This record gives sequence, structure tokens and C-alpha cells, in this order.
Amino acid sequence: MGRAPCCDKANVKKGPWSPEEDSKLKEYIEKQGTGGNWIALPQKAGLKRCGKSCRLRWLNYLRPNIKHGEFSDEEDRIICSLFASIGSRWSIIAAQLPGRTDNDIKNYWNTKLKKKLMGMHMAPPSHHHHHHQRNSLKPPPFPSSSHHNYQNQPLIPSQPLSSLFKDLSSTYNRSFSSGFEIPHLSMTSNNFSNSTTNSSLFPTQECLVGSMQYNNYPVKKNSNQNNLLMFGSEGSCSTSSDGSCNQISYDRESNIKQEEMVFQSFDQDQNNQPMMLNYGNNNSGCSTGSAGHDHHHVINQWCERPDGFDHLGAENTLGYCDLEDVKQLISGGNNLNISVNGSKSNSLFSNVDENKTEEKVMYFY
DNA sequence: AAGAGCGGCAACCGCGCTACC
DNA sequence: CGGTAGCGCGGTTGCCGCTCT
Repeated sequence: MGRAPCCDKANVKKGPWSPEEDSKLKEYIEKQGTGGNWIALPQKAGLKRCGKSCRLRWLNYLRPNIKHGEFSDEEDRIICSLFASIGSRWSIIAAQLPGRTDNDIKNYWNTKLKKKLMGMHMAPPSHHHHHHQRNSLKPPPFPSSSHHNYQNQPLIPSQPLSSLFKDLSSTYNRSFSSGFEIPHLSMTSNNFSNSTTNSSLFPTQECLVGSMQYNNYPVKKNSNQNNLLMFGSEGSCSTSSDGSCNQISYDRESNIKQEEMVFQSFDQDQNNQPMMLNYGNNNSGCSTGSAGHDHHHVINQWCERPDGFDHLGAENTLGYCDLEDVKQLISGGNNLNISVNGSKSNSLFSNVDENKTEEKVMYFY
């Protein structure tokens, strides 16, 4: 039994939007707002479009402060860093780049950035089949929600992440040895009614990934009392648990997405302690430092800190990871060594709930 | 000059999640 | 508590312009 269509497909227009449709939609939303119901919106606005189509058009093209055009080197770097860390979570990546949409970034990655990175190390395909080889550089398997899983991807390492960053480094004539960025994803919590989060309220734990020790990232437990892998803003070094969060909120004015994420449920470890994975570095620890860069404005709107520092607090605000550490992570069969709460594990996902995934080892493609 | 191939991007599609009834 | 509507996301497709042969 299939799902009922969201609209009457026979009576909706498809294809490119005309300027008239654009102005109708823009005008309606600017005056009336979305009303929290995209399905009903096109009829109210006098558009023969599917609600989903309207939403997409608004979010990707019509809403204020949308940035089109060339991506800066800094934006490239952020995209690459986050992609290397969390994979194709475009909406999350987009949240780090004000004015950019997930669709924009996705397209940019698929058509340009990926090739830029691959250019020096991978021979171009002999035959180009449009749209069919774009995913040849696969993201790292990400302990995703059930929404998207990577467990069915073939375990065939083809592109060491280290070389990927080597490419990037040479491309931009800079070294990533002190600037490899770790995902930095701010959160809000259901426990807080407003949008601003004091990130220090989130519990964190220490964790070793390869030679890197990470201890800045908060962890939360979901309502099922499973343990969650979360990337997040800096926090205290304490441990606690609270409710779940898993929603995207929007800046009231710009509709720019703000993220709060629950990524993956983990089993408890052998000591019956909550398991988590933090990203950080031996040297960075819970350090603080200079203020953030422009691309963190979105985050900073939501994760204010009284000291004025950004979330990871250092010059590179997303965290640090020495390139050698990255290489180390990639080497040895692309197998990450993880230590959680002092107990070593030889793969990132060895503690993943086996009912949810069969994949035990993190590979980079 | 023409057609095939390629690249870029807007838009569509299907599905998971969640709030609501 | 199950069913359903709506939302949001990532993957995919279609179209169009440019380049190459």
C-alpha cells in the first residue's frame, strides 16, 4: 500500500517557476507567512503548485538573505571539513554557512568541490555518465539516524581522507595540520523553551579517536535511554543526561535553519556507562581562544557564550585535528581506534546498537 | 556547422520522522 | 495507541547551455 500523494498531481504545475509564480509566492509569504502549513499555502496564494514545491522554492530561492554565486575558499573548507566528518548531511552543513541552502551546497559539492578534491589523486572516469558517478567519493559512514543509513554501502576504501585533505591543502596553499575542522553543531534542547542555548548545560565526556582525545562535545540521551553520538558546541566536562532533541528550528527573520541534532543511538558500554564519541584533540581539550569567524554567526545566535568566545573557543573554532592524526585515522585499513571512557575499541561502531546497524567499522571512501 | 558529450543547477521524488487527532 | 497529515531531508532527475570533436 503506497503513501497517499501530498497533493493532486494532476492539477499541479511542475517544472521551472515563472517570475509571476515567484512574485505570487514571495508576496503571499511576506504578507501572510507560511501559516505553518505548506500544503494549504499554494491554494491560498493562488498557485497551482504542490505545497512541497512552494516550500522548496521559498527555501532555496525566494527567502531573504539567500546567497548565490561563487563559494569562497573558507566556505569550501567548511564544507569539506564537515563532509569529511558527518557525510552528506547537507542541511547541517548548510546551517554553518549563512545564506547557503542545503540544495546549493549539495549541488556545489557534487559538481565542483568533489572534483576539486579528487582532481590530483583520482583519474577522471573514462566515460562520463551524467549524474551517475557523482557519488564516487562517498562520505564517511555516519552513525545516522534511521532516516539515512550507510550500512549498505560497500566496504571498499578508495579515497583516503588524508589525501583528500592533502588535495584541499594544496589547492588552497595552506596546511590543514592545524586547521582541520571538526564538526561543530550547536544544539538546542527541548528542556529550554527559547532558542538560545547555554551549551555548557550539555554533558560531555572524553573520548579517544585514534590518537586524538576529544572532550568538548556534549552528549545527550534520548527518550529510549539509548546513548547518543552528538557533535556539538563546547560544553562542560561533566556528564549527565536529559531528554532528546531532534529538530531543526528557524531563525524567525531569515528562516535560516538552526540545527539540533541527535545522531545515533549507542548501546551502553561494558560498564553500563553512557557511550559517546567526542571529537577534539589532545592539545585542544576544552581550550578557549579567539572569537569565531563569520561563518559561525548562525551558531552564535543560538549558543551564546557569556565570555564572547565561540564554541570551541580556539582560532579554529570547529576544533582541531592534526593532519597526521587524520592520516593515522585513515591508515590501518581505514579503521578508527576508539576509546570511550577509557575502554578501547577497535572500531568506531563497535558499540553501535547491533539491532540498528551491522556496520562496525568506519571507512572512508 | 552540427551533434554528441558534459557540466551546472533547479526541481522533483520518496521516505523517515513527528505532531496531532 | 494507532493512523494520518505534513514537514524536512537526501538522493535523483531533467533541462539547458557550453564545449568538444
